[in-house]
Amino acid sequence: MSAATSASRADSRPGGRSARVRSAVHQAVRDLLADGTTDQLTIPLIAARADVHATTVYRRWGSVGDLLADVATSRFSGGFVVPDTGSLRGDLERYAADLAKDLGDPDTLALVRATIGVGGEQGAAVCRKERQDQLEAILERERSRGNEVPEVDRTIDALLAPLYYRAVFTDRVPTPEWARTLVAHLLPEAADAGPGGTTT
Amino acid sequence: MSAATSASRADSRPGGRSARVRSAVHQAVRDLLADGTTDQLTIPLIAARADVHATTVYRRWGSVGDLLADVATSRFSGGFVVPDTGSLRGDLERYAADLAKDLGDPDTLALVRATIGVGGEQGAAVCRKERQDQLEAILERERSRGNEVPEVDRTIDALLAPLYYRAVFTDRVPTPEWARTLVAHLLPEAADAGPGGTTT
DNA sequence: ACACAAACGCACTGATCGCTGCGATTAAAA
DNA sequence: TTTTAATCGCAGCGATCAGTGCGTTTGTGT
Repeated sequence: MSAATSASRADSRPGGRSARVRSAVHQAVRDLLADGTTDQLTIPLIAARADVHATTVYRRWGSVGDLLADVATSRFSGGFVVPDTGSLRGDLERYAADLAKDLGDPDTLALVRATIGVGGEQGAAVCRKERQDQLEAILERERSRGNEVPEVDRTIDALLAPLYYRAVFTDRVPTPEWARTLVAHLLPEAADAGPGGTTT
Repeated sequence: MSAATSASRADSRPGGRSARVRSAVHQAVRDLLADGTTDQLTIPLIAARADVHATTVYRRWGSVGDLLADVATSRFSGGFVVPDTGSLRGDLERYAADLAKDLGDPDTLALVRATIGVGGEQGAAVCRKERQDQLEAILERERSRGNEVPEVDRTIDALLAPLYYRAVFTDRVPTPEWARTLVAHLLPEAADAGPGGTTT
């Protein structure tokens, strides 16, 4: 697991041939995972699917674990806009709904499961770190407005945890509507920026 | 993935030679996972660790996925006593604390991650089905006493989801104390068997 | 235009994996 | 004790995988 060193060298040239190969390999991994290929997810197979020589994949990523971590990182970073509806409730509802829609995609789900499987704690962190940071940013922004907000851990337990659990562990698809009910349970029903919700 | 057919034939003779080989192979899988072997978790390697010929493993389980599902099933079934403290709050607190302690074990965690990784939705179901059934049993027993209980989904979101999420996705170990706070958030603080908690 | 460094493709080698007939061993039934 | 069915060990097959020098191509800086 030395993804940092090799991966950082990989995306140093965004427009060159490296980027083309990189996106082709990433797409191949996503395609194979979408087809249910999990235990036979090997480097020669990925390279063949991407019309790239296996040597290249060995040199740039080294192992399937590093490659999966790289794919997951680029998949879970960017393209996700932190909402700014003006109210904390609105922000959280929008964010939870977006995350539910994102995690509801079977292909994304397969990527998450595979990354966890071979990447262990490292891989799992890649799949949730960005989302957790964004959620903390929403809370911090609301608190900077002078309003009381739930604790970070409490928010994670009430929002992120059910979303990821339902997506990864069960066969039920997390819907945006259900995600909004999670926010309703977290925040008191009365005021929008009201107090309460703080633990203990 | 045809674990049902081959695995059911495996535990038909509980005391014979089959059982000895079975437990040896299971232990080998747990040992390898505890050592961090995830992507090289192959049948010949498992067989060598268990001092069993690879042929036997191929015949009885067929694939690593089936074997992992079998190990996870026997790991997550039995040995877990559904508490009966007399009150719903006490039962849930005890159960959440036990589950936190169980999921806090690194070896168990590695098994869960690997099973999810190669088993996909099937493997994930194996790791949570038993626990979810036990949780529903606690709720059902309380309801049969004539008391109001939270909805099953709400309870899963408030207890099971945070426990599994923190264990699998983060680097923080779920403690029994923290697990009890989840129950405090789910149930109203006033009465023990009081109403409320029911969604919408 | 030229030189230079990095990335890529090619042709290999050794090792491992998945899998299968075949005979030996075991444990339970008759 | 004899029978019998199931499980297990053994040797070996083809296929695939991980990894490595070497030459070629691509992109960039001078």
